[in-house]
Order: sequence, then structure tokens, then C-alpha cells
Amino acid sequence: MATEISASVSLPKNYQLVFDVVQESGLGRHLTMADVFTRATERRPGIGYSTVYRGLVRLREMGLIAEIVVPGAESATYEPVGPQHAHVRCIACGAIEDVSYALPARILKTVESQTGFSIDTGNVTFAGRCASCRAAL
Amino acid sequence: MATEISASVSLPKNYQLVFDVVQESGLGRHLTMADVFTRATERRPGIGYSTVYRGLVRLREMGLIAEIVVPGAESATYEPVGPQHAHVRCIACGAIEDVSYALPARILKTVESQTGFSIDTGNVTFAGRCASCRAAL
DNA sequence: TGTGACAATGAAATTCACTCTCATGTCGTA
DNA sequence: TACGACATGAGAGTGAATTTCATTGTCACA
Repeated sequence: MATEISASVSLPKNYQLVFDVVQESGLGRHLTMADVFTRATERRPGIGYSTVYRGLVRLREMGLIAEIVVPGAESATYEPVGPQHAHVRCIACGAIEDVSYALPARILKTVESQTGFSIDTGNVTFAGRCASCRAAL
Repeated sequence: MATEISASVSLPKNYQLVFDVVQESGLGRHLTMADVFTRATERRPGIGYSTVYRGLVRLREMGLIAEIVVPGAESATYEPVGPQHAHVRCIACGAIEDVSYALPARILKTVESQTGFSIDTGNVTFAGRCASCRAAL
């Protein structure tokens, strides 16, 4: 199941492990650094927290995984790269889910002309209550 | 210049001070907690960090100021409440600016039906390079 | 195979924003 | 003045994120 990284780059085995952990969590799943560390430890007992941390940094820099920061969440989470999408966070239980929404390209253009910035990315997050938390009220 | 809070509520004087600091920063300005503390200290030397912190929490709960969390920024920032807008952050210098953009209401509806969440708020942030950082390249 | 240069690793310390605790101070009311 | 309720300041605590450092591993090349 371990997804091999395609090309020429030879990734250190522990970074490959970190990559596999995130990749196998699947689209729509969101792992915190602690989650990734836990799963990595199951596969390679003794792996250091720093190694996992550095793996996440490296992979993010390489564009192989995505770090998402959601306001209100206690820590950053990581997910496989995939199609552009937004995230929704339950203000009650903290669950994070994907939403298939991407900002229209013309919005980015508008923002560029309005601010003078060159825009690389747009980021959308929603906050609300998930179905089960609403049911529990 | 100190904006009086309108109504019946009598706000403790230090909280009023915190409110004034944020209010006077003006729309489009973004102060970190440390910024607010610094400015508050100039006006009332000896004011405690905890007091400023509690002031920000209280005012946020009352809806009198807004806390914004931008991915990549080292800390949360505070701004006066105003019309819905998005934020753009320079990945080079960290500057944060306002952008007049709000998610269309129908998007929120779509997200609700897609996820089963009840959506309270939507949040949009952009990342890019500001004009002066691009000029400096 | 030996070796040198360099990258990766694990343990632990540090940093930093944020939050909380507690003892004291202040204010309004009777 | 006596009292209760809330505000305050100093500082400690929390936890995620990041860095340091000594050690180990890896790889290219002789």
C-alpha cells in the first residue's frame, strides 16, 4: 500500500515513512503532528519526534503534503495533497472535514489588483457545528 | 478620541482602555496581543499583561472586537469590528492587510447541505507577496 | 573494502504564545 | 464602616512548535 514517491529523489526512509503515514490516512483525514508521530512509532518503534517533525517540514517544502491551519484548532494538521478544497471545523467537538470548494480564479485577480500583492494561495475555512454535535444539544 | 461604548454596560476602565487601543488602531490595522499590551502600557503604566489579555477575551466575547487567525502568522491579531472582509498576508514580511471580500451566502448554504454542519462563519485568507517585498527581490 | 564528507537521527532543551492561579485591590451599596 | 462582587498584577503553568547537539548512518569514490 505504501505509495512510492515517483521520481529521481531519494527520500530518507524515515521521511518516506512519514509520507506514507500521511498518504495512507487518506483524503479527507487530518492528522496532527502527534497523530503522525504515534502512527510512525507503531511502524518504526524508536523513531524520534524530531525526525517526524523534520519529515513533515521537508515534505511540506517539497509540496508532497499539505499543512492546514484552521482558526480555533489547537494544532496544525496534515493531509495528502489533492484537489483544492476548503475545510470546515466543528466548534463543539473540533472535528475537521473537507469541503469541495475553491475560490474562483477571478477572485485572486481581484485581490491582486486591489492590494498590489501577488497572490499565491487562497484559503477558506468554515466554522459551525457538525450533525452529531447539533443532535446532542 | 476615545470611543465610548454606547450602551448600558459599564466596562471596567482597563477593558475600556483595551477597547480604545484596538479601536484607535483603525480599520485595516492588526495588532497582536503584544502590540496591544505595549500601547496599553504607554497609557497606563503598570497595567498587567493578564488584564490586557482578559480585556481582549471579554471584548471578543462581547463582539466588540474581532480576533483574526491567519495561517503562517506567528500570533493572533485583533481589529475593530467592521464589515465582513478577508485578509491577505505577505509571506515575506508578514504584513497583513484587509481585502474587501466576503463569501457569498449561497456558498454557506452549499457547505451546510454538503457537510451536514450548521455553518456560523466563513473565513478567507490569502497568501502572497506585498508590493514592496516584490520590489525588493 | 576503506574512508571522508555530509545527511539523518534521537533525546532533550528551548522558545513562544497563550492561559490560568492566587493574593490583593477597588468599587458600589447599605 | 462592613460587605460582596468583580477587577487587577505578578508570575507560574501549558502545550505545540522549533532548535541544538552529539551520535549514527549513508553514499560516492578511491
